[in-house]
This record gives sequence, structure tokens and C-alpha cells, in this order.
Amino acid sequence: MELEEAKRKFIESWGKLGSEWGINRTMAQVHALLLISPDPLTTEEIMETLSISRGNANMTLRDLIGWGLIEKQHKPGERKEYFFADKDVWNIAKQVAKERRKRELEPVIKVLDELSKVTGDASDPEFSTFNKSVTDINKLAKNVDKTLETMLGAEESWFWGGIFKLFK
Amino acid sequence: MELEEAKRKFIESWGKLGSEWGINRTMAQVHALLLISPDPLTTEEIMETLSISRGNANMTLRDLIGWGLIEKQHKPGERKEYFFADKDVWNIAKQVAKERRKRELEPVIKVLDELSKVTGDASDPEFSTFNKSVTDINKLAKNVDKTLETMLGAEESWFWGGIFKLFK
DNA sequence: TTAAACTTTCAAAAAGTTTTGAAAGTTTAA
DNA sequence: TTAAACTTTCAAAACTTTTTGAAAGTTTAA
Repeated sequence: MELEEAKRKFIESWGKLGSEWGINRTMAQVHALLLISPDPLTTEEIMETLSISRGNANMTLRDLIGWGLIEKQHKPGERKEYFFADKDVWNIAKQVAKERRKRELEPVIKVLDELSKVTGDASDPEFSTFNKSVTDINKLAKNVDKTLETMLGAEESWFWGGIFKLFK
Repeated sequence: MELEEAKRKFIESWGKLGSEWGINRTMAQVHALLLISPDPLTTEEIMETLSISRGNANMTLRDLIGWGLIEKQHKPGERKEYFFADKDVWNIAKQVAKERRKRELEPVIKVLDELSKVTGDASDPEFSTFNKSVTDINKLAKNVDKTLETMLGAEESWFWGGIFKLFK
């Protein structure tokens, strides 16, 4: 396979994976493009390469900055803004985990905490089934949350040494 | 909060979380409904409770069976099919992880393996940046894959004992 | 100042996804 | 067999999300 074709394929696959995991396709594609670019790119270049509009490029770049996945860079003497991606996949994974935890897991835990407080007649199957499922899910969610917190906090814990020893 | 309101809220929240993670809202809601139902429900009852059409209910139930999250049950002397959800949250998490691994992670690894094979001039920044990102992501993906395999295979490994000791 | 170079906004359009519901198909009991 | 009871299908409609592009806004150098 030729390099240009491989690049296209990489961008396409990354976009598809993103959309399957609830991240919009364009955002994942822009991220992929920056991941394989040795140098920072301008909005113009990104628009061109991916055939997307100015508005879309701008919004997507802002979102990616919001996710902590890319950064702006200014070149001395130039007005244009350049964008580049952090290339450390471990940082990327951490950043995504961190954001999803904050944006999605935390609000759900808040609701589950409320729902866990609902009281009722323990001999009523309607109540006890509801209560068991809610408290079980709440426990799991809180454990995942705590585990993530630990994982994301500790740079090189026993945990990472154990799980990802083949990788780092 | 009253039980009926709490049930509604649980179904709504589960649906929202599902859609954020790439699972269709109705599917997550039907799953939530069955999770808090002490008894199996018919298609009719599900349609009614969630105000969805017959077609939608049928498709969604089939999908949920495909994900291994719910099962059909037949009551002796009755023609209708009843549906019920596995209530063990640990099984649910395992099942979802298993399916996503198969449906999404595996195809991506296949593409990454191919892209890793692309050869080029190591002194060309275009090639070396592409190559580094692809091989790094490939390594991470394979590690996640292996880790999931281990986790999902071993019922009560050191891993779960360690990570989820507060939960089980 | 001014105007060129660039970035941001947002309403409307396009694209993508989900849902509907009526019709077709299947199964069962008699 | 038949027909009632139930399940499945799928094209069209509704809804949701994403994208566009032109206009407005901002910054900078002279």
C-alpha cells in the first residue's frame, strides 16, 4: 500500500471508530489528520485535505481543543493559526477517559445517587427489583469512577505497570 | 421521590447515557425497563409503557437479544413471548464489553495491522510520523484487546479481585 | 485610523438515524 | 384445513445531528 492511500485509510477508519463511540466523525477525522502530520496545519489546509467547510473546520477544531486533544500554535511573523495534535497515544487515551468521565459518568452517578434514596416497601417486588438494579448499577458506576480517578491520577502506578507492561 | 417517577427517571437517564455511548436511545430504554421489572414483559406491555410502535419494539428487542442482554421466555399455555433482562450488572458490563470488542475493536485492529505494514523512507517526516502514530495506536489497541480478553475470560482473576474489590 | 487577513457565528440545508404502522408472514389449536 | 393470535418486515415519515457558507466580528500592521 502506498503512503497517501494509507493516510486516507487511517483517517477514514479513525472517523468510523469515533462515530461508533459517540464522537462525531469529522472531529475524529481532523484528529487523525493532525496525528499523522509532522507539522502543524492551518484551518485552510485541514478544510482542503478533508473537503469540509470553514465553519465545520472551525467548530471541530474548537471542540478538539476543548477535549484537550490538539493545541493552537502561532508561527512568528504569521497571522494564521496552526494546529497540532499531541502524538502520545497514552496521553490521548487519558484525555478522552478524563473528559468522558466528567461529561457523562459524573452526571449519571448524580442521578443514581438520587434514585438510590427512593424508599419503599421491601416486600413489594416492584420496589425491590427497582432498588436492587439501581443500587447495583450505582455501585458499579462508582467503582468505575474511582478506578478511573486512580488510573488517571497516578502516572506510573502498579496498575499500569501490570496491565500495560507490554505497551509502555 | 415516588417510585413511579423514579422509574421514569431511571429509564430516561439510561437512555441518555446509551445514546452518548453510541447505543440507540430506545434500546437502552427498553433495557432499563426490563432491568427494573420483576416479571418478564410482553412486546405489548413494552410498547405501551414506553409509547413506541410495534415495529420499533420488535427490532429493539431483537437487537437486545443479539447483544445478549435480554432473553425470551415462554409461559406455559400462552402464545405470547415474554422478555426479561439479566439483572446481574457484572454480566451486563461483560456482555457489552465483549460485543463492542468483537464489533468495533477487532475490525480496527485489522486495519491498523495492514497500515503498520506500509513501508517507506524513515528519513521522510511524512512517513515516519504516520508510521509512529499508527504503530503506537496499534500497540495500544492490541493491549486493550488482550486485557479485555483476559478480563472477560477469567471469572474471578487477581485482576477483578484487585480492581473491583469494593464492588463484588 | 484603515483595510487586509484571518476567525467566529448561526440559520438554513443536507445528511444520517430512528420510528412508524400497515401489510405480510408465521405458528398454533381446534 | 382454518382462523385467530401473534411476530416480522420495510418503505416512508419524523426526528436528530452535522455541515454549509455567507455575514459579522476581530486582530494586526502600516
